[in-house]
Amino acid sequence: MISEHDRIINTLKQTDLFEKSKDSFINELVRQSRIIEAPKGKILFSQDDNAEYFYIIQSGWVKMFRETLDGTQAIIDIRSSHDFIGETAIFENYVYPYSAEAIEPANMIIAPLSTLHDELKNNAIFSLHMLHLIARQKRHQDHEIEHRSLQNAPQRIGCFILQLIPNENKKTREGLTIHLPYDKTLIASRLGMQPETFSRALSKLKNETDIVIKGASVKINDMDKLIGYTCAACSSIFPCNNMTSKNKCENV
Amino acid sequence: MISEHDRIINTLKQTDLFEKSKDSFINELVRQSRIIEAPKGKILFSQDDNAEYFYIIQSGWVKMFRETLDGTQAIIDIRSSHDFIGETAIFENYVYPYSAEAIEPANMIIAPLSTLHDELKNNAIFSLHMLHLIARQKRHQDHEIEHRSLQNAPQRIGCFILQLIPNENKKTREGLTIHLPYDKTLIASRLGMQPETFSRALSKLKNETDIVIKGASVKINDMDKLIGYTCAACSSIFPCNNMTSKNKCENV
DNA sequence: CGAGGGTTTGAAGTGCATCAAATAGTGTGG
DNA sequence: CCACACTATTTGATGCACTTCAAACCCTCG
Repeated sequence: MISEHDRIINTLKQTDLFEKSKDSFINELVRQSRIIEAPKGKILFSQDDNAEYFYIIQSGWVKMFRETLDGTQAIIDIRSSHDFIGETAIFENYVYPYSAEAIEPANMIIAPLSTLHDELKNNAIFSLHMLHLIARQKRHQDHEIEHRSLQNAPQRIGCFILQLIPNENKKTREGLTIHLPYDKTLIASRLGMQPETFSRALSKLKNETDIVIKGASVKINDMDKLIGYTCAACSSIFPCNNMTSKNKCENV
Repeated sequence: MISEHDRIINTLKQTDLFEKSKDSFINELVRQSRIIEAPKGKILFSQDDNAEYFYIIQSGWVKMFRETLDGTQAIIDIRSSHDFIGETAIFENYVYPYSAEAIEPANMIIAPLSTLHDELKNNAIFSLHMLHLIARQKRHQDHEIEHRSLQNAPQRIGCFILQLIPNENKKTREGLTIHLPYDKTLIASRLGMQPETFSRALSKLKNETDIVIKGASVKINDMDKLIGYTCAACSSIFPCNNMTSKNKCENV
């Protein structure tokens, strides 16, 4: 039986942000943190709320989004284990610049922004490390913008699927079966399209690339064929190290 | 007659990135920097080039872009005076993650990345300051992604025009005339649309909001009308502090 | 088994892209 | 200052991708 204290420490040490932090800081952070469990649909915070805490995801999926007066949502990103959320409020006068909602049941560590902020002020290496991570998120967004302007709907879905492939399999390029991590409707809006478009685009992708869809499972028979179709309209070359929870920051 | 040395110092001190830096570091940076003049069309560096320097723009406009094998370009951003470019190569193994080209004649300071990197390692305040700036660029991109999914072509143009308004006028909301800073074709691709679409969308915007177009000049008669039309499909409220060269980082 | 959300399918509409061509604007050399 | 060449911009006609609205289907779970 592992104590909550130890669980928090384990998670923090697996988080890119804290992987190089000294135990003294980790312990300090743990003292001020607690674990929360969010059911599907739970709103963690809303855009323009005052911000005291940031979140480190242990498991589950969380969407970051903004919405207009008429309720239309724009999804900024969807994050999963070992990602952090809400930390940029430090630079926004401690106001969250977006809303966050658990879209699959999520376990998270919730920790005070002030502790993070203090460490950033005092520890240049840590600041630089976080700068590194944010700079990569930014590059990731550059690609996202590019994808939305150059790729069509089936290609965007293909790209999404390719990013779900574990790194080992990316190297061997052997066929495998992967599972869509959350609702297709959500994937659709993550990719900036309507659910109906997603459905039709997915079956077009199926016809073009010999993948087999069964519910949320996607069987890739010929990865090169999928890559050839998907990455034709992209400036990067597969495997494009497009940051996901599993394979980000390989070159740190 | 101002020496080049003094011109560089003046520019650096006006750059957000260095506004709080000590003279000792500024002087060190100046010793290793030089001014370059880039005519329209000059390529500063290309995606995947090895990176030794970053650029600080004194005047002119520079586009950051990536391109696919077939030559299609995706514009990441277009920057102007007091912005910096290429600095994130520090976090990409000293390889530029995008290409850069002067699209209007530009004066720039070119300085070694290593000097910047050293200062980041040694100076937590400076690292945190840069983190601050990059975090805001990231938020800016969040908005960009939102705009591309929620706004139609005329609204995107309206938003672009609104961002060109000086801060004082944003407050008074009085009418004024502004000038488009570079070719309409480039604005079009900056906004992710075709030149033809831009032309048609601009005349639709004209009909909807009582602006008057004459070549590159845009006369805004009723700013509230322009805002009402443009910002209807956006999650932010005007003035949305959407980072441009002139008004970014007001709350630092 | 039945309710409700997620997903798919169909039909019609819209916005933007594309292709083609005319027009306006700019810089050049005479 | 004008004519030419060249580019930027606009306009027209058409096509396609995605959206929208409507309805059916399917899956899960009480």
